[in-house]
Amino acid sequence: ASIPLHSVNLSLPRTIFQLSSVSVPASEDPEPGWQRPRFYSIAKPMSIELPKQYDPHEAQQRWLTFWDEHGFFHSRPEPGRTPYCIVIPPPNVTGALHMGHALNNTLQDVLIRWRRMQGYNTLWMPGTDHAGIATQAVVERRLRVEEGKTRHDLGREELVKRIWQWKDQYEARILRQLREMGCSCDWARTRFTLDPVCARAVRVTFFKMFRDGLIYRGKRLVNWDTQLQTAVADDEIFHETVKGAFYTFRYPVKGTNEFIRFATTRPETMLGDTAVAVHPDDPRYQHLIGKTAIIPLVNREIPIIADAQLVDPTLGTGAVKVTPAHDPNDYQCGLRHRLPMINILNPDGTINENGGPYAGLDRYVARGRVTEDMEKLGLFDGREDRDIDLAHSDRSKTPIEPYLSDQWFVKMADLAQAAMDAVIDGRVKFFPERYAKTYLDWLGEKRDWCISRQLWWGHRIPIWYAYCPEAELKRAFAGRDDVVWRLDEENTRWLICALEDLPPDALGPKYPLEQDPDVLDTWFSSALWPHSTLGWPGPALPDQEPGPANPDWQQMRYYYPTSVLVTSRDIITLWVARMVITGLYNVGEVPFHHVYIHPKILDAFGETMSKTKGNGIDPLDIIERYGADALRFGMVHIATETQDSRMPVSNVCPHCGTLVPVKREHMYMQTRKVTCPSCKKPFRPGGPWPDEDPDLPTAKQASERFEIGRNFANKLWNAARFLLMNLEGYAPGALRVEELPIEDRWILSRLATATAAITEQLEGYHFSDVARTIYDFTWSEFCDWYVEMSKGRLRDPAGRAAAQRVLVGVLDAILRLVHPVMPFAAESIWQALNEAAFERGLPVPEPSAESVVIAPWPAFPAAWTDLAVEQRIARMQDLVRAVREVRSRYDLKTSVDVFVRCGETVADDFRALAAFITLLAGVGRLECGPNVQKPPQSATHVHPDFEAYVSLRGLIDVDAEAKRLEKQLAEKRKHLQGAQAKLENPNFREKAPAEVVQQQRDLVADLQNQIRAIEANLRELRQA
RNA sequence: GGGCGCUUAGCUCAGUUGGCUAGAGCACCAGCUCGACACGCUGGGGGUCAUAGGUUCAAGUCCUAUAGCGCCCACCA
Repeated sequence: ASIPLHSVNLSLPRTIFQLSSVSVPASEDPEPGWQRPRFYSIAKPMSIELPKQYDPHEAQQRWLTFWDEHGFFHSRPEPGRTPYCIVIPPPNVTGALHMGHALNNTLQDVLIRWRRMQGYNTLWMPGTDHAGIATQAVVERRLRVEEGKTRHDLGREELVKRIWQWKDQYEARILRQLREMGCSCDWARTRFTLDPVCARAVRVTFFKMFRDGLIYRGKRLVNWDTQLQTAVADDEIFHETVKGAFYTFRYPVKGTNEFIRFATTRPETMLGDTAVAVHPDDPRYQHLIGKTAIIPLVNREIPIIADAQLVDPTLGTGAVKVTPAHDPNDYQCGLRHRLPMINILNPDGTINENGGPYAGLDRYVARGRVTEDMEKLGLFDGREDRDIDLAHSDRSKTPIEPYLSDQWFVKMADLAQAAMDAVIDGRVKFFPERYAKTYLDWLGEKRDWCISRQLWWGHRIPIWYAYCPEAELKRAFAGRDDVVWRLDEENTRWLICALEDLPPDALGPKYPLEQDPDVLDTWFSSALWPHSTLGWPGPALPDQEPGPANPDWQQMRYYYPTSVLVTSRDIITLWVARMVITGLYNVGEVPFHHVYIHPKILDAFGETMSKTKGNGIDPLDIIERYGADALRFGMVHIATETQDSRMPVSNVCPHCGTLVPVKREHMYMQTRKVTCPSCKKPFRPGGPWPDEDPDLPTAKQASERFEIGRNFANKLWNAARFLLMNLEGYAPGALRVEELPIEDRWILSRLATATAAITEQLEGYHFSDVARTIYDFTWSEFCDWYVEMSKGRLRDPAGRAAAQRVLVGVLDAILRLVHPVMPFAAESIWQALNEAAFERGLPVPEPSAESVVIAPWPAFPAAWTDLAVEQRIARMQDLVRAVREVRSRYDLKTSVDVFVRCGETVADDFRALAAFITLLAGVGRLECGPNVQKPPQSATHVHPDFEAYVSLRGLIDVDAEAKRLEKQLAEKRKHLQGAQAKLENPNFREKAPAEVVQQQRDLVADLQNQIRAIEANLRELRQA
């Protein structure tokens, strides 16, 4: 078999491709979708030429296919190899991915690609989340907007069908986005939180918890969304200040002439009052405690109670009406005092039959009516306008009503403690560490977790209700260990939990079963993600240890616990904590060893990006404009320890391409139309528009933050291009580092240092440093200095061979180092290098891996780091920069003569590097040594190790030169003054470490010498 | 109200355990098409490190307070 040429084609001229022989071992791999890596050997070295600019799109297309075909991303358990596993935080299928996802997934891919190169058996598990309420709300909104229908018009089955269609569309889009970003996920394993494998895990977990008494049903106060008619979680609400009022009323106190005054923002809740509370120590109300008040509108008698927790005597009147069914604090108070709880609302927000004459009215209408009626009774003491911070539903944007309803809960006390212990004893470590506090604080509250949602989209609660004698259950489910039952709180109804769905007639026609209509909180299935995606629990029942015969269990045992979870801080409580809980509960082990929390991306105004605000960017826009490598580099560059990062966004004018910065008023879909300041044509700003606009073209978005990555990819490309143009005659061969010339030892020293640093930075999740280190080494050291120095050597037959080997070897290392961050650019160059220099590497060349994806991660001997050599090159760089500065100042186009007065050792060094100095600084004659004299008209540069004179015969501007020297002199004197003052301080000499004091002494001596030298030069200049 | 961060050049950010004259990219100014790269090269200008105290021989770095910004949690009869 042979690989067709086009699969490794590089869009280079055909003729330069001379693949000699290509062979693929016969594949007997049984697993579908997996292909054994292919091997081929490569042709003879020759110089080849790349296009002038890196074309990211071509690279993306080519290498995505190439990687897929080779199955590099697929992982299977291999007992001899250490696994490295990450499960993706599954994106919601509510919509497309945004920048936060781009960041999150880039960082995961960097880790996965790096560890893969290190030889780990890496698995990155991809997938998406059904995102219960969020997805249903999106689809319901569309239904309302486009068809004017509610979910009830459609019915449960039809709505769920519609949501599945939505899911299919967005899941595909999300997976495409991930793929185009270069994420090296094991795509064959892609999961969805509602697919059968995950559903099985949910069912088994629920069953276990119910059986263990950890799941219960009870009446609790929840956040009720009256539009979606469901409970929503605390984290699904937001607070918004609205105009409201503070109403003051009086209730008569029974058997007295007294009244008790109180204030409320929600007068209609008087219908549900079951007490009035005062502070037990409040002298104003001592005599009323224990008496009875009357609610006139419904003629209910309610007690006046003392409650120190509910009442703050310094606020308002000091007396509080208590509505346990419609206020969280009152609810707690109601529990403490065993008050009745009267629910006055229907699910749609109208008053129910408990509201007597007000039944059927909307709650806001009732509010007015109640107030009027109280006024008629003379019990209304006025209202005061006030801004009220009101809870709203995230999904429907309507005000939340606290509402008493039946819900399912998980008891958290023991589960939470186990999860806390795992972090306290270090089985799970947070990076940065401080986030452990968020986790521990939240779990420490041990609040029971409400897991039921009155929705249609999600995992149905596996509970069936029946009214019957228990004997019926025992008979019907005899011998079955997959069905358990318990009586509800009122002891009237059986709650039956089953691993498999029960038919309605399971108990016979006399006792029909009815399944709970609710679904589970979406986080219930997300909480199982690390083990459910790996196949837990397999076909076995929870009590049976599955054993070696179960392949799913074997697989889970291999990859679980996973290595690291990469996520953002806002779901530490919602998700991270719950994964630890269920992991410990189901598997008995933590789900991951590390949790890395990355920063958030903000817009230009410091606000988080969100779809609602419309300040987000589609990663595909960035990929289209700058390339996937640039997107990834930008993301890695941004990922610092502490700091959220601002990302100013621009709209790209669809007519003329001008970048128009996004302003505040463009957000929240407020501005439908923007006029381009350059071409004056209108367009619609890019963003979260729900539909197309046929008349107005929509702008793509851009951000200059990605230019750095695009430029870097191009720089790397061109460095490679230069090399490939100069590889004629390249012959691989071993190098003895200690025998190499100084410039080679320098770049190898720098390379060894950079490589070690990057490895360490990756280990510590210091992503931003990784980007910086690889960028600086590649650009400022390799390209700016080493490549420039190599130009002379490549022309010199004596030096050419070694220079080629070192250049190729260093570039090879750079490609490996950069690959986790910029895989497409790295692969493009890697493949080109494979054509021209298949055997390469330092110090001993080896045949190259067929892809940089599987090339070994580099590591170099610590002995290569040579600080003395680095110092010598740094001195040369100082000399070169000094000469360049003079040339630039005098605008010199021709070469200059340079005279350097220095010690013999330094002079030897400069002589050895003379070729580079003349090349890099444009020097004609270079003289150095202790006896070198300053030429009459020259510019001076004073350095601790030398004095350099640039001859300016006939060109010198004496005044300007003197002025410059004086400025320098002033700076040095000021610095000297500071340094001397420090040294003269006896406390400093005594208390500071000896080496610091010595450093200071050396500095003073240096400065004094330099000042003397500058003074001397100034004198000479003036005399001349 | 509680907690966690942040405030360094016009902009976006680095700055390890306190220790030589605080760095980068972009933007700005000047010059460069010289055979890798104008998505480039060379040189340059630009900062009272939010403010006020304190600790220390020494503070951008540690402590306290203040102001502003962001996020999380709780709460507002």
